[in-house]
Amino acid sequence: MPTPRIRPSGRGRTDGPALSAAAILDAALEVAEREGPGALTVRRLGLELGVDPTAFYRHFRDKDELVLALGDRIIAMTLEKIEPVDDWRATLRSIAGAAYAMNRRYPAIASVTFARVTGGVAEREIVEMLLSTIARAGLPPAETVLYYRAIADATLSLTGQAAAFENLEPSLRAKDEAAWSQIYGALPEADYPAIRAHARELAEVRETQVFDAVITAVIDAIDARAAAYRAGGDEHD
Amino acid sequence: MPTPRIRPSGRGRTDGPALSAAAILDAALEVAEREGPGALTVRRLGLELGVDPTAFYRHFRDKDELVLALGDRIIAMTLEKIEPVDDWRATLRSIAGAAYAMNRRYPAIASVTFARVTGGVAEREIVEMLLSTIARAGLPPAETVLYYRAIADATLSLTGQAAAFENLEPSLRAKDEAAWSQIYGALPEADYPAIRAHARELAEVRETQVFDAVITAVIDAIDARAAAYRAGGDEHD
DNA sequence: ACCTGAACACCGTTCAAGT
DNA sequence: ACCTGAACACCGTTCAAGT
Repeated sequence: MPTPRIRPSGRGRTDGPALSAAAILDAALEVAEREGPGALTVRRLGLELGVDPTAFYRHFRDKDELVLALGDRIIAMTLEKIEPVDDWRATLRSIAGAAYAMNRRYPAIASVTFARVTGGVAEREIVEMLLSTIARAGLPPAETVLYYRAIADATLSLTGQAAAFENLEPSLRAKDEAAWSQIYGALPEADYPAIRAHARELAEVRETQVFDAVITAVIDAIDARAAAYRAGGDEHD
Repeated sequence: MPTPRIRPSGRGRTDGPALSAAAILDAALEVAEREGPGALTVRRLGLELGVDPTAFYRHFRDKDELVLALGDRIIAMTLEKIEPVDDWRATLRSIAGAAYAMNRRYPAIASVTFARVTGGVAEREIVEMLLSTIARAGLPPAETVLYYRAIADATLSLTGQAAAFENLEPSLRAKDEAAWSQIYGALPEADYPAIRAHARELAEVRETQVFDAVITAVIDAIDARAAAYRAGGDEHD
């Protein structure tokens, strides 16, 4: 059970501010991972840090600013996990995989940042890395950007979807999870032949397999376009 | 300006219940499209229908039940727009495109249902349609299901992402939108050469192009796998 | 049988007041 | 300069009371 950090009562003004943006970020990241999105409230953060809830507003303009800063922290942690290699395909896989893993570790944050631009330094770095990696495939600028967005948006949106699901109340999540066997496994074969023919497989696919399939499809698409350009730049499929 | 429907004051008991689940769904769909996610509250629905807010609970167990019913309504409207054709690729495109368009029309609902299983009749029908369409490509059951999920999750998650973005307060949306030209267009070329080399293209890509690129990539992946199986069922790349 | 309205336990945020 | 605490305008939901 977490005890709120009580600062020493003898603290004088020489100790500096009781609170800092960095301390709030640390607490927010920890409480979000530990207790989910319901705990990521301004009031709860105050409790966690042993200060009045509204002290928060001296360090962030509003909750959105906090959320974007947290999003950039997640990207920063993602960058630490990436292993750039010679092969651009393997590098793309590493970036997408690292982002997927980190966002799933912090679903409470991922579910609110997956449709946002953080504007932070980590975001700039990962965008630069993705763009320069895709550029190595040899596509013209417009297509490099199109497939950068395809990889980035597919990664962010699929992890956002997984995160939103994980953030559900346990009872709702269990209900949705059971639907594939409960509802879809019991449908009349006359009306739903394809569903019945695939009932077992439907209940068994894993979210990560789906993610891999989509990312692989996009990487293969880049490969195919690059091959077409190598065969002759005027071949627009 | 919408006037709340005031029922005639002379209404007697022969008129039946003042409220019905269908009337609530109609009002919710309309208010969600017209005014966005901030308006999709139990209190607001009561106002819109001219009844006490809590009358809602006589027709739905909780707000989640309403949200799932709305999600199924969107799927039902999507089904009406789909044109099944001979070519399974074109049919998949039609389904994905119709779902994308309908979810973007109701971002307030899409942003909360994109990670859910509605369990409704429309959902079953669209799952059956997708599965039977992909099965026509000639993949074994496990891969049919894998690519069904790839198409379905890519469609839902990308529209969920777009919906979440559209649901932002106008000021936040404008800030995020401007980031590509404001922040990413002004980064030092020494540190961010790839971003600077693609600045214009980054500001110009459209969300629908990205969606098309991802869906096309997945359909091409199905095609490639099907071709491999036609060439000899034992070829697992 | 159905609707009402007070109430509960929450949110994010503002602002005057304290030290 | 920084933190506090009352207050405002909201949420979803419960429950006893009305008709």
